[in-house]
Amino acid sequence: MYNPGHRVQTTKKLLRDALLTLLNEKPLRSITVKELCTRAGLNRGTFYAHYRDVYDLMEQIEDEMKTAFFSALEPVMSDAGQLSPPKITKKIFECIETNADLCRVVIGPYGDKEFTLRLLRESRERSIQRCLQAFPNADLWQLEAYFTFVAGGCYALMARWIRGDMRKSSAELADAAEQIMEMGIGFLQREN
Amino acid sequence: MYNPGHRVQTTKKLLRDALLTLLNEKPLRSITVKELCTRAGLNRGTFYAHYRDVYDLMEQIEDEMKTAFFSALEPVMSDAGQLSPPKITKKIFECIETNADLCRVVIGPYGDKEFTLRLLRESRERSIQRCLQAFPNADLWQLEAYFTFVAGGCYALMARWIRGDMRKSSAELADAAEQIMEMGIGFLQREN
DNA sequence: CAAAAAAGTCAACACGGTGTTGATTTATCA
DNA sequence: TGATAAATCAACACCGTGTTGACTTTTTTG
Repeated sequence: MYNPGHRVQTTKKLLRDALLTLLNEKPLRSITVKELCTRAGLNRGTFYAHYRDVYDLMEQIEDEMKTAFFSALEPVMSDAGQLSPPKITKKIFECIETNADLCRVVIGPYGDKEFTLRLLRESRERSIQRCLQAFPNADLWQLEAYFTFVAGGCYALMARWIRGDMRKSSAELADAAEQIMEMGIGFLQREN
Repeated sequence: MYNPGHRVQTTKKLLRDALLTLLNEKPLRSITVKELCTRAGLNRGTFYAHYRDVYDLMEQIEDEMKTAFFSALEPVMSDAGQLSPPKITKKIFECIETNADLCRVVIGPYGDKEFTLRLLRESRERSIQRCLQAFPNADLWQLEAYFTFVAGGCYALMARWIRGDMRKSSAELADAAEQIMEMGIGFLQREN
């Protein structure tokens, strides 16, 4: 009959790009469908053929990003035998660095909070699963507390980095995160 | 002439309470001024006499909360000589616990992201200042990294706690946070 | 207490974005 | 080329917005 024609894909990409551009100028809440379509050079009716509203579009963009993020990480997660936290951390920060433009939008103050929460939850759960495979009799509550804390910490560090000047390299950041996770405040007494 | 009469304060409180109630049902973005005023039993014109829009109201609520939060902490910050991190952490978690209803709204998925960021930034800066007083020649970048991480971690832990069942006491949470901050992953090997 | 000032009520207004419709044109596939 | 999907366009009613001016109620002050 009809193959998922790539005309609709072009249209969607136009809308996606237009939204990400607009998000550099104003918060999501003050972006209208009308404005978005003008920017994308599309008819307003076309928008409603694909999305319910601006938030629906944003949600779909985020879902794509989440998928891309975790699939970029997949090789590293399986590759390095079962446990090599430092490499994973480095890879994550690299992934953020290469997609800095996108991340700046979603992580920034105008980005959606629920997306952040979903991302953190998924990261935490994956880490816990990995850890449980290595130490099956670990205390579950402790694991939850630790990885909740640590995921939140990494996120805060990344967010500040990506919203700041990014003078440090992703490897340096990953190093710092890794050491804080491992030795806590002992991180402050290290040599640099 | 005229004292900042407490009639306006009553009105503001009505609006404030109505908004917080509505925030338990739907995200801020889909709360209208009309709806808000109906809930508060006020005329719509009255709203505009005090606030620009719903976001303006929310911002003011958050500012009040931030002030309340830090002023509740002030005695602890100055009291305990110069350094007693465990006590401070405990006090913070207590503060969250007693204001759980409010915190659930702001910290929750419908809460404003910028508020979280402002709160974290302020916490981080205060901690760094305190630390610099004790160790004036510490590495500034390391301090920033550590306290960014740690503030984000505490926040994530609190958020999960407050949005979950809160089965643990605030003291237990503070304990866990304190230990993770101090010894990192060593936290997982402790006895409970 | 009474006059003055401030705060809240109410109705009405133009404005703009929303979401949907049906008819038409344009692009894509087989 | 013919059939079908996709995008365009104009038009529509709907609803929340933000502001106005005249009026009523509350609060403060002398």
